[in-house]
Amino acid sequence: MERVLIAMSGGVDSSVSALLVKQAGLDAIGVTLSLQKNCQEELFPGEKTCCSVDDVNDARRVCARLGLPFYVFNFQDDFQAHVIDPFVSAYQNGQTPNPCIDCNKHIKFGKLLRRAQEIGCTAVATGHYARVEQDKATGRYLLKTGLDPQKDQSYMLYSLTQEQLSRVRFPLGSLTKGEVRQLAEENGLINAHKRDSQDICFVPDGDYARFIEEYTHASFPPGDFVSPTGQVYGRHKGIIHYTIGQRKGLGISFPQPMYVTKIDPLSRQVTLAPHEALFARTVTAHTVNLIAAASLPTPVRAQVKLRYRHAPQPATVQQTGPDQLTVVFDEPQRAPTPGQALVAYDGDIVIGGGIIGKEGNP
RNA sequence: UGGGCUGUCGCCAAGCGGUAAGGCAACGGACUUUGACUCCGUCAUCCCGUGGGUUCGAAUCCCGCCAGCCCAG
Repeated sequence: MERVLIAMSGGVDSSVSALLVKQAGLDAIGVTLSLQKNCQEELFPGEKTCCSVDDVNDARRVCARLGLPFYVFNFQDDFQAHVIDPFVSAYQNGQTPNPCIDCNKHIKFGKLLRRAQEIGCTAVATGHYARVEQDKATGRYLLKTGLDPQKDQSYMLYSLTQEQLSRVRFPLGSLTKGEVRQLAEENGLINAHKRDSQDICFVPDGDYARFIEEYTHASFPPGDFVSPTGQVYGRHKGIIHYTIGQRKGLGISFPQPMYVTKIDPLSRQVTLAPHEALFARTVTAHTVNLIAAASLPTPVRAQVKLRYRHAPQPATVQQTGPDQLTVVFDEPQRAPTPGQALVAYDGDIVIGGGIIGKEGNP
């Protein structure tokens, strides 16, 4: 019988995931990851981090109700090395990271999956809204969107390899959020009505710039707001406070709304321009992972997302190197942002994705 | 010091005698398993540089003063 390790955050989704694994009659154990050091609680007193004591207890109680063994794994060092440190570095380099993607790649489906196998589990189940299917023709494992369009999280999973996909279970892939909550309620799970998580889990108050400053014990010096031609508009608070496409929080007024269009970590210049200046048709990606095929010998038509909450846009995707993609959108897209992920779809199938690189407009 | 112009929310800016538009910024909320974007709401209670005057009634007209800008010299 398949033995499954269920990664449980303490939230409804992973709890229902555990419920479904249990109901399928599989041999299962529940595990919550301890990802943050104690200092986090000092940094955010009163705030609930994603692996707070409360959350761990919720996961523990769900497991107790389901009759599953429950463990807590301490992955703090790995989380810091593979998620937090790269997150901080990216901002220091003027980029905008997506830590959830790194966490999936290195922690949940990296370290945790390996650990699961070490203790005799053949698979890891999570509460992600996505589906995995094996392509009968090619034998490849396909990553597909979750059936609930409002909750689909396939974007966050584009970096999974064939090996990882073969050992991943997403019991919620064909359910809607409403159905999940209903299942939780029907089965008496204590977190049936628990609020969805949001924000970066290790920055629960959303003030990631402050987090970076306190985490690094460094200060990030102010610089100039400039026009695309280099005219100085004023001073900014330090480049880690900004991201491409940002409008709010600039603290500087113009006749029209102005947006960040470029961040130069060396000169510390943050370029501001009107909305129209944000659009680009061509975007490139590095650190590419392809799922639906091992490579793309010829350009393919696809629908591409530039950010998690972005309606897929028609585009042509070309592999320009073993690790690189160039995407040309049919219509110019708003604010492609270096550091964010680009994910290409063929309908509900994830073709692959990568990290958006630095370049200017088309 | 002569001549001209200007002074309305943190910034820009409508208003031209009838009881203070709008934009930017800011703040609050919604949305959201990343950052953004977006959306909704709040934002000049007597006060429209200031002191008088005219008028039923003025930010809007008149006078003085103050401040800033431009031109002169």
